[in-house]
Amino acid sequence: MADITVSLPDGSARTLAAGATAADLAADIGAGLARDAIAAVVDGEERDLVVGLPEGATVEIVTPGSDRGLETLRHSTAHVLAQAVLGLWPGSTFAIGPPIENGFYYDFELPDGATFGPEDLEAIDARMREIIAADQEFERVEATVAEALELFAGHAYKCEIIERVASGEADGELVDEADAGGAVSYYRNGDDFLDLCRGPHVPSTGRLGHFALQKVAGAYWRGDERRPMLQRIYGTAWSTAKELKVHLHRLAEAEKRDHRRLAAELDLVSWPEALGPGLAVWHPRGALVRKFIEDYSRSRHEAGGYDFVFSPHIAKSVLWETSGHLDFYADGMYPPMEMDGAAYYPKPMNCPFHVTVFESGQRSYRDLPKRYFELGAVYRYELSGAVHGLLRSRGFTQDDAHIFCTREQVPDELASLLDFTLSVLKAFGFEDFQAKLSTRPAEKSVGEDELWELATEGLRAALGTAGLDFVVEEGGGAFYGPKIDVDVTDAIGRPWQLSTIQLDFNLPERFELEYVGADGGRHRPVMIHRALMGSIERFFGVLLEHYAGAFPAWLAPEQVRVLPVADEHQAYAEQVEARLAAGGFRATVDPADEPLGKRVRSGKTAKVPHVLVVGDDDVANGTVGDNARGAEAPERDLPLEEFVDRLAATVAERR
RNA sequence: GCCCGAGUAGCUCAGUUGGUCAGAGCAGGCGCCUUGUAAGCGUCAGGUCGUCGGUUCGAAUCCGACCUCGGGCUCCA
Repeated sequence: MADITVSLPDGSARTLAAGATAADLAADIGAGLARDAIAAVVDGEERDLVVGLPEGATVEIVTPGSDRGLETLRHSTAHVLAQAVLGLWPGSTFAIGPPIENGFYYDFELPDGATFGPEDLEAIDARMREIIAADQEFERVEATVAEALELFAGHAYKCEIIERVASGEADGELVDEADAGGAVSYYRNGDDFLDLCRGPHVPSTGRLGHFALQKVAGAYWRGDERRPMLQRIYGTAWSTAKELKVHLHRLAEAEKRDHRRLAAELDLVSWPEALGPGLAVWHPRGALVRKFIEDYSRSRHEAGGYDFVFSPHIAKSVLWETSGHLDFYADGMYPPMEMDGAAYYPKPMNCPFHVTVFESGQRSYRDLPKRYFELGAVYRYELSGAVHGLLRSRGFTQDDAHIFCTREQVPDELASLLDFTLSVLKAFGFEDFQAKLSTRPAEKSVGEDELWELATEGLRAALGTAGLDFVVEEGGGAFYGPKIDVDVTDAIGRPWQLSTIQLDFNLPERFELEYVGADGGRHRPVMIHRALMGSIERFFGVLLEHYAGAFPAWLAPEQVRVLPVADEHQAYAEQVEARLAAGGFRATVDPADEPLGKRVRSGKTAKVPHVLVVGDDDVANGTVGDNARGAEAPERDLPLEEFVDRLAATVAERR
């Protein structure tokens, strides 16, 4: 038999005996790779290691260290989860079990509507480890649709998947389970456990094991609330024990940063039951931080060429009919209040009001762009199950602006707007950004082709100028215009979508907005919606988690806490406090009615940036002992004026 | 909205085969201690055990409904 030659990702070639498999190739390259290999990519297609290689193929060996390898590992772990559950619950059936970010899930339906409890997870975990210890081989089998339907008879969800594949309707999410086309594949392992699956899988269950089952949740079959609710088990899986441990540690850290927990501990915000879900009250310390955020936002907008406007919280239905919100957004709106024969709706958005400001007078091209800014409180009827602290509430305040400009001004306006956006976000300590450009939807949309083109290219150019990484979501724009969304990455690597810059070709039409051009004729302006922080409440919540409650000095509600060592130092402590207050700083004195250690601890726990201790030496020399937040040891004998200068510099630099 | 889970003092929690089971720590008040760097000592007060109804001689404990919260599904800022 003739040899075959395959090429590797680095461009090199290898000659192997005819009939060689991907596993043979891995072994030929090296023993280490042979040990690590779990799958292969042959001519761009993910395959099992046991697949025979065709002559001339390009082959990449997949190891658990790569993203693709991890996906395979997680998918196979999900498969073992299903094997365990179906073994432990006779009569149960299963739906889909894909890999997801950091892990996997699998959806089940138990007999008689039974559900999983925490103790069940332990039993399943134990059974999974038995299967893994048995090191069962995964065997791929190809079948016709008819054969597959017979094999999976009694598993209605699997049959539904097979039928969808057969009819060619398979979409992205189903491709995980089976190939589009006439045939399907399934995998067999252990005691004849079968699961419909496109593959690939790791060679055997012994390759798995660094996983943890995490939680049980309800999930609708195919995400459709009209279809049955399945029992979903979530898990996480990694290629090494260390990675698993690091991930679990990261989750614990994230929980410690939970803004709802921090909001309570630091006395910032609460959600009294009497108000209703998704409605918060701001306590003095939280309100102070919020004020600094808003003050900064206002000052930047003032300097950035924005006009400030204000609008009421409610308006008659006619406004929302004209804007189209009652047609397209009614589900998200609070119900109307009837008064004097009219229906008044709480506003879910500020845009129609800003439009009315624009149309309150005749506009010349010389006036444009008009930029109207408002910290506008809006109310949206979020589903009760979706409400989540400050991150998803029913009442929130947008740092909202609407820009009206000529179409010629669009490119420049977008470029400066994106620059402005990033500059403001950076001031709050965010450094990593990721953008998404959403283009014209394939379905119905409004606006001329030429306008879409101009705006989309304007957005793309702005992203290029800003040097921002971005992905394009083709067809992801709203029907009324393209947009850019900007995510920030927080201190522990989580992305948060904050900013949005959105073109709108619809509202100017609906309100028949016009300006007078240089030619004396009437023209329709282009409208841009934009929010930088998105929602002040949400932004505050994100900041709280980003800083783990330790706000930088410029935002901290209490910047300095002065601790007299004993009563006799109280007067000096008050002098220090007064000096700081005179410098515009927020300082308090914690009198000596508790031991010093206790008070230091309290100050640290409250995450005050500077806890100052003053005793005999300080009274004599006009100094302080500074316990800076995060510092290893206190700095003693620091002249008060030097401390003040340093603090002033820190605040000025917004650190 | 739907599914699952949870709700005991301001906070974190203990207490369930139904019968002194209404408790602890922290926080708070009061008193003592006067402190040099992450929890000093004592003492007092606080809860109709989410709400309403049911089962029972008896319910924090069992059942039902509702409310709120959490995790998901869906949608988004």
